[in-house]
Amino acid sequence: MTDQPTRSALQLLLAADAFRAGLSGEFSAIHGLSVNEFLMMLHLDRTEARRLSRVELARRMHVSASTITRMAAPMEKIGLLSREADPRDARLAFVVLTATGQEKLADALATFAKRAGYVFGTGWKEEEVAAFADMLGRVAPGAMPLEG
Amino acid sequence: MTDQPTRSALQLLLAADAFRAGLSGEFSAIHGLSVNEFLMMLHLDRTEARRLSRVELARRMHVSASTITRMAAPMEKIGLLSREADPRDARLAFVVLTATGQEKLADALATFAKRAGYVFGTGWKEEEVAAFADMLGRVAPGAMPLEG
DNA sequence: GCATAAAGATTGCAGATGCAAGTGATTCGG
DNA sequence: CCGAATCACTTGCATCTGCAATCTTTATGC
Repeated sequence: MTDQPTRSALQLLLAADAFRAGLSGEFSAIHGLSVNEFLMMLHLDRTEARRLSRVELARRMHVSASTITRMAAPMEKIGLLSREADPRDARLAFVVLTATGQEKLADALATFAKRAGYVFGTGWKEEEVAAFADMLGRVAPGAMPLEG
Repeated sequence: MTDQPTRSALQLLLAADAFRAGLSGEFSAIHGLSVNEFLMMLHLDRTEARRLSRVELARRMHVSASTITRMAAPMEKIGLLSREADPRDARLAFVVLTATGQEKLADALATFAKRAGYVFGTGWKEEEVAAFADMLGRVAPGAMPLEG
């Protein structure tokens, strides 16, 4: 009744929802961050200059540009992000990860790693986890430039 | 800097976001359904009696009970779901998938399968897709009783 | 049995998000 | 060059969602 690709795609959504749900509570309790705010900082951190234009950030996060505008505002207020203009193109307003933001991200990444370790730590062989990440990378090509 | 479990978990979120984003547009355009409405019907369909209490549905979908209440209301109005009481326990209000809902779900599943096939159809060996689904199942144990 | 605790569901309120419209800046065609 | 189209961003409005409070019903302790 259900073919294998369908099952895999379904499991992908369900597994991600489950993981995200657990993460969400912990993030807001420990760091006062939403998962999307965490991902936003992560995207910025994994760029050469720790900055991205709003539309590019929206594209990478699969959200609308207005969401970026509204997400960034309070994060700028508390110093996690800053806003910077492009000298060549006055339309652009870069979102920049500050040093404070980098620290916050590092803290959040530690929490994230703990949860990831809990999920993939028991019952998974090392090469299985690697193969799994590789397959996920094929599902969303170019989703994130996971540096070495 | 980033360990393998962390990478895998990160890729899981990113891949699911990407897949869900593509699916979301197609679902609302073709079927007038949100991804969550689709998943709600799917969860109901994969139960013995095509019904679930609101709290149980909330637990399986990782959303709050109030979200279930508010999601179900308009879907009942258009005949996709119906509401049923438990004769033993007057507190329970089951959400039931109607015949109309089953048809709608079948249509949506076809769209879903098309997208899943697009993602996993090219460059994936059959046993790879199966292994992938199996690993995802380990990430979210018991997330969905994917019937045979 | 009865008072209390607990569970299921709904509702008020606040926050998050998308779409469409609006503003200002840049690019393009003639 | 100049007007039109395009682009980046923001804002108004509607929708979705969660949390906390509330109501009703059931379970528990004495």
